[in-house]
Amino acid sequence: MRASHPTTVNTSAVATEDIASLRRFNRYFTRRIGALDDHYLGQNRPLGEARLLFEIGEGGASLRDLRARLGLDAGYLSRMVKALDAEGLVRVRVHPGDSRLRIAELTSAGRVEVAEQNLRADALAEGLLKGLTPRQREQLTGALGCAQRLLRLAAIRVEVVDGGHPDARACLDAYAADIDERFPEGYDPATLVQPGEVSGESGAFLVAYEERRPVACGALTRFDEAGRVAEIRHVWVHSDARRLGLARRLLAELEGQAEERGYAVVRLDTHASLTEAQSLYRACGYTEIPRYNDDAYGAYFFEKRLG
Amino acid sequence: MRASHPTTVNTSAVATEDIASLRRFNRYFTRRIGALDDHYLGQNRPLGEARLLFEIGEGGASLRDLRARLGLDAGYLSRMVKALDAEGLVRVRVHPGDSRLRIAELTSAGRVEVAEQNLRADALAEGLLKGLTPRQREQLTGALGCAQRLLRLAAIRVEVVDGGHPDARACLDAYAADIDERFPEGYDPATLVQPGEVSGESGAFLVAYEERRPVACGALTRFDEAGRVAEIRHVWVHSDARRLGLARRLLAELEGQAEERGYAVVRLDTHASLTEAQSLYRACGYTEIPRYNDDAYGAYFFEKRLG
DNA sequence: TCATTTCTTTGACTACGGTCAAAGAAATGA
DNA sequence: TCATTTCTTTGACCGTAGTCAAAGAAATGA
Repeated sequence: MRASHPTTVNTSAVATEDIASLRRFNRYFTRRIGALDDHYLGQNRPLGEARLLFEIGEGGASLRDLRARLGLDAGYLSRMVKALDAEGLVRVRVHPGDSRLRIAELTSAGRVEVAEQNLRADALAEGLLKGLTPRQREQLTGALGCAQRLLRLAAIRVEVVDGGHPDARACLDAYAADIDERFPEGYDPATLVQPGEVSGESGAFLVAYEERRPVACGALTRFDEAGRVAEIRHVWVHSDARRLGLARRLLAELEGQAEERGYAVVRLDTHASLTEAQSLYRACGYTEIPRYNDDAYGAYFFEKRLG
Repeated sequence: MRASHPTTVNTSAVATEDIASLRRFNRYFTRRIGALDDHYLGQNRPLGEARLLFEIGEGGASLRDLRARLGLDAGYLSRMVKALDAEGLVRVRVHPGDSRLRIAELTSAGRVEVAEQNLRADALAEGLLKGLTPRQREQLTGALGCAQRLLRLAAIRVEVVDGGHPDARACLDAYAADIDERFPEGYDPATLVQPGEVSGESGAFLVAYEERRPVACGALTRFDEAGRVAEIRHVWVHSDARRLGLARRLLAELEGQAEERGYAVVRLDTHASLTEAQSLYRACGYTEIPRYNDDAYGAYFFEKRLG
């Protein structure tokens, strides 16, 4: 489905210099930092177990989650947990709601070991950074932050899904909860689009996935009878995925969907309290127009001519 | 020795935010990119062998070098090379000068496999980057380049070594060869400092090491009888280690050495053709002064008051 | 020249990481 | 209710990575 529509982004060929730069960095980083880190993290504990302890963390985790997060074989994980349990670092109990599931939690001894891991890793990072001036450290932090942001963004895939799909409903629920909290007057979930409005010829629902997890969404619906004007609604980004430039990308993809469906214009409205959204729309080529509906939440109205 | 002198750089405590940022990036990067890369690089070849093939490279390498570069056990390496030889990917021959040494070289089949490795790695990087706009790719390349530059710089250790030490002489030879090429009139190596001038109370010789390899140097000698003025000479950075900010750091460390020895002023001269050097000196607080010697190579003369 | 060092090979051995299949227990859906 | 699915455990197994010690061959230094 996704490949069938010409998106407005991500179409140009990748420069060989960009590829070379990423590979160069990868070689350098994994050899110098990654290897070092792995070696010191565990100290006299196998790496797999050290990672497992870290991943169980303060709150504990179900074996199913750990398997997914670490990408481990069920048998292998089961044995490792058993070994850690025998050492008194981990305690396993049955999930209260579903007794097929098992929850692993750190004992106090386990917590101590994780704390030591953290201290070692901090010391390692500190040793690395102390060769730099404060100004240079700041630069490094900035560069790493920027790189991580872009690498995350690059890994996010936007897909067209059915409006009734569980991922779509989960996004919409999260969206409703988010803005219910932000709007002084609250938000009535009954106002959300219905699955029928965002499917087939007239509309679409987009979900952005980061490593299988839905982290953002946006809806496109028909606005006028003639099918010339579409409305963009429910553009939402999970709090974990903000500041990546994802909203801008979703907007571009929604516009692509609108064009594909023969729309000439897209509209949207936004709440008075969402000031960042307003500047985003302006930056993406939207211009303010008069109120076009009697929506109680809408305070500013925008429009963009496509093509 | 190094810890004994108060350097002008690298003394402040590392901010926890900088440590956290580095660790966050490390976690994300190794999990997402590093692991992926390792998995795809080898395809149906063990990682160790894939890395070995890559490291042997076009020019071949001695087993001793490979052992040092990859940090492998001698027996382990020997066996891997044997296995690759048996597969027809590598050919081993005796070193012409020293028949204890063995040289491993890629056969044409080996070269093909390395080329395939490279293609796969390129494809992986390309797949990663194509989720970004060209503008974002450029940003990523810039951020990774900046981070790599700073990480390299952080790993470089500057040490005081004897002027007669092989590393010192190697640096000076490389320095002489470098500027012999750059100066239109060539360079006479007889002008280089003698070991005695850069030791003890009156002078010092600094070598910067990147992972055990000397990559830069600088000398401090007494200039006047009274011991108030020192001269900085032979500041050289290996071409592989340029643009890291290393010259600036060496200069700062040399000034620290001068202060430690009770000097109040440092001087230096520079050739007309080394224009970058001149702006570096100005940026580091040096001011131009009249010619203070009859050195044929010196065209501009600088001085800095210490303390 | 002879002892020492350097470089490599070989044998023996280990731990870690990982896979696969079978089976049991609990939840789910028809 | 019964078949199916989900989740975990257990047994059996494998390849890779890596270590250690012994020994031989060549170079080096005294």
